[in-house]
Amino acid sequence: MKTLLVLLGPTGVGKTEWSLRIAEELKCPILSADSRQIYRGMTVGTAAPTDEQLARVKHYFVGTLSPEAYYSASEYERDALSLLQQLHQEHETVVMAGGSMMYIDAVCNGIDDIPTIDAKLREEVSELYQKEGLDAIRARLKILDPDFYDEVDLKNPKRVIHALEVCLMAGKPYSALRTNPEKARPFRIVKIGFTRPREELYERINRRVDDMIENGLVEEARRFYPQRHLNALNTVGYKELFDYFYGNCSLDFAIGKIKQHSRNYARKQMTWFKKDKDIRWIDLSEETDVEKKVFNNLSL
RNA sequence: GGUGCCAUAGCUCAGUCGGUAGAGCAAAGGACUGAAAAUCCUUGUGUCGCCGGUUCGAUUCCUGGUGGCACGA
Repeated sequence: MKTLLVLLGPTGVGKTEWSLRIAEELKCPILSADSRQIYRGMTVGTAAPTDEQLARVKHYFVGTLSPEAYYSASEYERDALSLLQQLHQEHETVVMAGGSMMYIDAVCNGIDDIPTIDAKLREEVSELYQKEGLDAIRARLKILDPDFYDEVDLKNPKRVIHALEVCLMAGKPYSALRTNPEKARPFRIVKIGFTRPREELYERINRRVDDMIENGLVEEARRFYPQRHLNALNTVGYKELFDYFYGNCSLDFAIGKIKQHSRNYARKQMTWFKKDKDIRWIDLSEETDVEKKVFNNLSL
């Protein structure tokens, strides 16, 4: 049976190396499920697989997009599914590895069919928000989609703005499009979660940030400084250094913030993953028989 | 040594004209359907530095010593 083996976990847990070993044994490619490693040039700051690692196993969705490009979980769902259809012709099992919760979710469960917001509309709504504030957005949403207005987190600008954009774009209420249909996939999905004790994970994250600095993160970030307003660069490891470049803080302070925000991100990922009862967890701090544990789950 | 100031949450500090205390940051928990490494929400009991005294009651006032800072020489 064709299988998608999803290897997930918080940032810094050790996904990359273990995914490589597993994919090597399975002789299959890896689909990266990482919303930032997909961008070109952001290799150090996102701890993307190195050239050496990329040479070991064929990867997809690593460093393939311009940071200027628009991309989303929906695009990823579409691209990954079509690629999987191809790859499954030659491989019984394909590995998907990453920590972007929503990307993984989009591929495993699908997301609703919603029109893509064109740039012009996005700009108009953004301008309205700048000029008249969130209240103005809320007021319009309340008229166009009272149902969603009642359930949305009204304090979260992104949610409210997006809902309004969709209403305007689709010409119908956002809530009417949020049908959450059961999307069957033509392959089996096995989800393995890598984890470690909190303290150990945090130590690894701190150490990895120091390594990134040593590997030239400051220089990498400096190259992107002119593009700092792009969503792709609204990323832990870059935005803190942009503050430093701008003169808002010292380098040491920025590095400390990168560590802190990376830890926060790892915690947030765990909060999301905890809800998913399909995930079989493997504690990497034990580091014994990891492959065996993974393959056991595969043969169930 | 003398004089003055300070000692309260993990950190920086506020406050209680005597009725056992609260902000920011950190931290933790949570939400999440097309920007998701994004965005947003919730959570503050701590020997109020120590020993005594006054008081019905002291973190608050007083004595003493401890530690820190400043002045001074």
